[in-house]
Amino acid sequence: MTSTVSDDFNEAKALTAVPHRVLSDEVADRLREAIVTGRFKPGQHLREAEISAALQVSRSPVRDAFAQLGHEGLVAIRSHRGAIVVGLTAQDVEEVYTLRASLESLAVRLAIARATPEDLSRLRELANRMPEAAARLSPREYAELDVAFHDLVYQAARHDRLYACWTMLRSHIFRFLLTRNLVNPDFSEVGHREHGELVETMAAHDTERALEMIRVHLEGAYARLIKGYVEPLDQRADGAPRGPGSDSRTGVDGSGE
Amino acid sequence: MTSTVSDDFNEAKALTAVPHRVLSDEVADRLREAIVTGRFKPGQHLREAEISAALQVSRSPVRDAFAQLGHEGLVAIRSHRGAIVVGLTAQDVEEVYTLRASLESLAVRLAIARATPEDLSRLRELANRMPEAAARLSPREYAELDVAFHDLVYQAARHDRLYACWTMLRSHIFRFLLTRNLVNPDFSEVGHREHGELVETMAAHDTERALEMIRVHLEGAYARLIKGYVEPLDQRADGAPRGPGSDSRTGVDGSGE
DNA sequence: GGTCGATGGATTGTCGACAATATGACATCC
DNA sequence: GGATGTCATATTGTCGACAATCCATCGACC
Repeated sequence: MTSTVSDDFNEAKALTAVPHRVLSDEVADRLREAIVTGRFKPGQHLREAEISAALQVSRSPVRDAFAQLGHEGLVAIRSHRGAIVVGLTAQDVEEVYTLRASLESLAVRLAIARATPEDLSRLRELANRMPEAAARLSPREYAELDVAFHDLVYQAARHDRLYACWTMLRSHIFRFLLTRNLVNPDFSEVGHREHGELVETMAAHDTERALEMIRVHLEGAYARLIKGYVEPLDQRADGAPRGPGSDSRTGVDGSGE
Repeated sequence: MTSTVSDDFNEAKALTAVPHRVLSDEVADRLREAIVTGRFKPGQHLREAEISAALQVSRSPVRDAFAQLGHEGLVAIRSHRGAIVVGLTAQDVEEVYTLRASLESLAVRLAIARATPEDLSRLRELANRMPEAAARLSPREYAELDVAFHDLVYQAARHDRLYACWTMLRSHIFRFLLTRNLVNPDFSEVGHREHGELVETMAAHDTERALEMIRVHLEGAYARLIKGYVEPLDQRADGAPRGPGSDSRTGVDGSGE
């Protein structure tokens, strides 16, 4: 166990790469936390100097963190005008869920073809923890489990760019779930049962049925969200009604030359 | 409400917002240009100091530009190790096109429902310019027209987050097209005819048929790409074979506190 | 009276210097 | 001889100061 031990570990993928965290990652986490939990209200203007003073870091990591959150869609960044927490309008919910339906169909299809036995057992474990979670855990932990399950599906798809797209949606979905669970305490949604069935359908390589299941699952989640959401949406802070159109997108207007 | 002249202009959408460009945008453009045209080879290590000296700007905008390109997927950013130009492996082509098929189906479906007459006429104009372009224009201009057409489709879908996903693909597709057109000079692909037909099908609100057309169109593009691409792929500079998995993705692990 | 132009204050964009970190080569030990 | 520990070097991450820009307010003018 001296010569080839490291090789065994590496090739067996038993170890996962350690994440290199820098200050901007830490700052981004705190800000994301504050946004999804609602401590930072939609419409609120985040000032670099304020945040950097509160967190006792320089403005540079704060700036980088803003950029990260901007790419996740949690804040809108406008030139020379800073970052503004984006809202949770019904249109946002619709955008996120129409896109998610497209992405997750692809993810399920790929995951069926590529998921390893380890992937499947991890998925089963999470699915099994959801029912007890619905009864015993906090709204937050329940939302975390839900998002973690779907995150595993995307990971099992082994498609880096697809996963990057999912990253843009994940924080929003977590925010949606959390807000709904907090507003509507009987959040024992029927959804968690569908997770377990989905795993088994995927394990059985029944692509057709799995696609139909994920479609129904997401449609249901969307419907539940909209139902409990039409009212609590309008708790924004000041009058910043979601900037005009797609102005919020930072100037990523691509290879236009 | 205040019924003034400017409201009329805004509501008619006759004017498009002027893009606020800062230095990092400019730097990102130059770097993207160098990457897609192949002046920066896959595997090449981009040093902040080098670029900032060459462009005579500070390291800050260069750093921001790296982040932008990282989100577009043109470079891989690793902690304390800088940016590396990503490769054009067959797997990359496959990833981009499987994802694109998913996204563009949604885009076409939405565009059929939401496209304005102005959108359609702009699409027609671009589609009409492609045949002559195939004969008279440079490979680059032809690739630009192709990308611009599909970009308009995504814009017509009026879906900010979908458009953001497309942004992650666009540069890659442009790079693919350009490389193929340069390697294979008789690039008068049959694709441009399909653009015109797609527009009319969309204008006729024939969703079913339009979806089938875009599927066939993209499959054809993918096939042509792979055929002319299996060889010229391996022109990378040094041995940096596409970093391990998704290490480049920053730790946006949802809500871990 | 309403529109247009100037000014002040606040906030972001950019810069150059310093500190922290990863990497590869070298020497050392078993 | 092979593996391990140490160190120098190159490169990125962070910082604080300055410059450029935007927004709101106020005053002048038609």
